[in-house]
Parts: sequence; structure tokens; C-alpha cells
Amino acid sequence: MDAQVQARSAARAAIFKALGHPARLYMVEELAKGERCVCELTDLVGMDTSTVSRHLRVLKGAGIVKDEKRGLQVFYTLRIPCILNLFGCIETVLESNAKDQMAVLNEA
Amino acid sequence: MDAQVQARSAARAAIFKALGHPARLYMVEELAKGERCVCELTDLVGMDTSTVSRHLRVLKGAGIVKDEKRGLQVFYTLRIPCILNLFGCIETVLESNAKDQMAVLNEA
DNA sequence: CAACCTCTTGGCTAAAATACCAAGTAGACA
DNA sequence: TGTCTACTTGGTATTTTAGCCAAGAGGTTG
Repeated sequence: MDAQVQARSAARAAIFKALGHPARLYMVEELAKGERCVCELTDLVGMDTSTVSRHLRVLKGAGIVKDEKRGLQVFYTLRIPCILNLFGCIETVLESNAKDQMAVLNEA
Repeated sequence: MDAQVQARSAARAAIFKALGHPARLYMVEELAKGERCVCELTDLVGMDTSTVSRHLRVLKGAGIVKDEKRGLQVFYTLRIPCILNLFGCIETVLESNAKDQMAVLNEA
């Protein structure tokens, strides 16, 4: 793994990493429906506002969302809609995992 | 975020999380070309065998790869080829980030 | 069966992520 | 101007992740 390959993998991995948290992923799904302010997302995930704010910063840092302040509120938007395409394959993996789990249970 | 939604997001996020490490992502890309034994992957990423083995366990735990022992070696294979479809969108995000970065530089 | 090879696991340490509360910032509005 | 609202940041404790070395497990081969 030379320096260039390393850098490429690191850049890609950073995006997956940003999506690799339940609350962040859920917020991304919600943002797919349209822009949301921090307060809405906070209600949605049921964590402290400060925690939600930090999660949003991670998503922003990865380039997945962008923010815009209007009045007192800050609205977040999905920057790259194709993120949603990812979910199809993820679902396939989950279904496959579930099937394997069933197979294991049947063996017992 | 009720229990069911929480569980669904957690399951999905776990897969992204597994992909969210440079070495693991690189190995997935390599496995896209065909099965590889641990020793080949170890050479490729240039880490300790034990570290590579642990990374592979993470990928296996997420249901992304499967393993098969043949003789002394253990061969890993991609379990769900559609994982590769994910990269297209990731690349879009990276390109978009790069553009923004350029814009910031030009402002200065 | 003894030496060897490939891989996994135990043990440990260092670094990073996550969550909360408290405090700060910035804008709205009486 | 003072206060309220929406959000971010500082500080901190806890948990998780990542890496290596050493040791074990499982198969091969002389």
C-alpha cells in the first residue's frame, strides 16, 4: 500500500466512516426528504443538542451535508443525493446476513 | 428514534462502519478482483498479519466477506459484489469536496 | 511425531470516538 | 438594551478502535 493508494483509500474510507454511526445515518435518511434544522434532527434522534451538532459536523466534514443559517436556525441539506443509492446494496447485505442467521438457527 | 428505527439504523451503520477504515476498504477493493489469502492481503496492506486478520474479522462480522480454509491458507471472498456499486457515489462526494477545496483556495 | 507454516487470539497500550453538561456565540425581538 | 432562542464549542469521563508482539490452534510435510 504505497502513499498514493493509502491516501485514496483513506479519503474514501472517511466517507464510509462518517456514515458509520446509527444517529448520523438516520439523519442522512431524514435529510433525503428535505432540509431540516438542528432542532428537528435533535427531536428525531433524541440526543443532546450538542451531540447532534457534533454529529452534523462530522457529516459536514465528510462533505455529505451542507449547512445554511437562516435567522436563529441552521438548516442542513444533503449535498450529494446519490448517497441514497448506497442503501440498496446495504439492504442486500443485511438480507443476506439474515438468511445466514436463519440457516444457523435451523442447524441447531 | 424508537427502538425499531434505532435497530434498523444500527444494522445499516454497522456495514458502513466496517468499510470505514482505509485498510479494510482497500482489501475489499482487492477482493473485488477475486479471492485472496490472508498472506496476500497482508503483503498488500503492509501491516502485521494479526492486524490484517482482525480487520478481516470485522469485514466478516459485517457480512461483507466470507472465508474458506484450504490447506494452510484461509481465502477470503467478497460475499456481496454490489459493494462495488458504492464506490461510484463515494467518488462523486470526493470530487465535489475537491471542487469546494479549489474554490476556497481561489478565494484566498 | 517433530518441525514448520498460516492464521487467529490473548494481552497490552495508545489514540480516537461518543456522550453529557456547562458555557459561549449570534441573531431575533420585546 | 436586555433577554430569549438556536446552535456551537470547551471540558471531561467512558467506551471503542487499532496496532503490535507473543502465544496458541490447526494443518502439512519431511
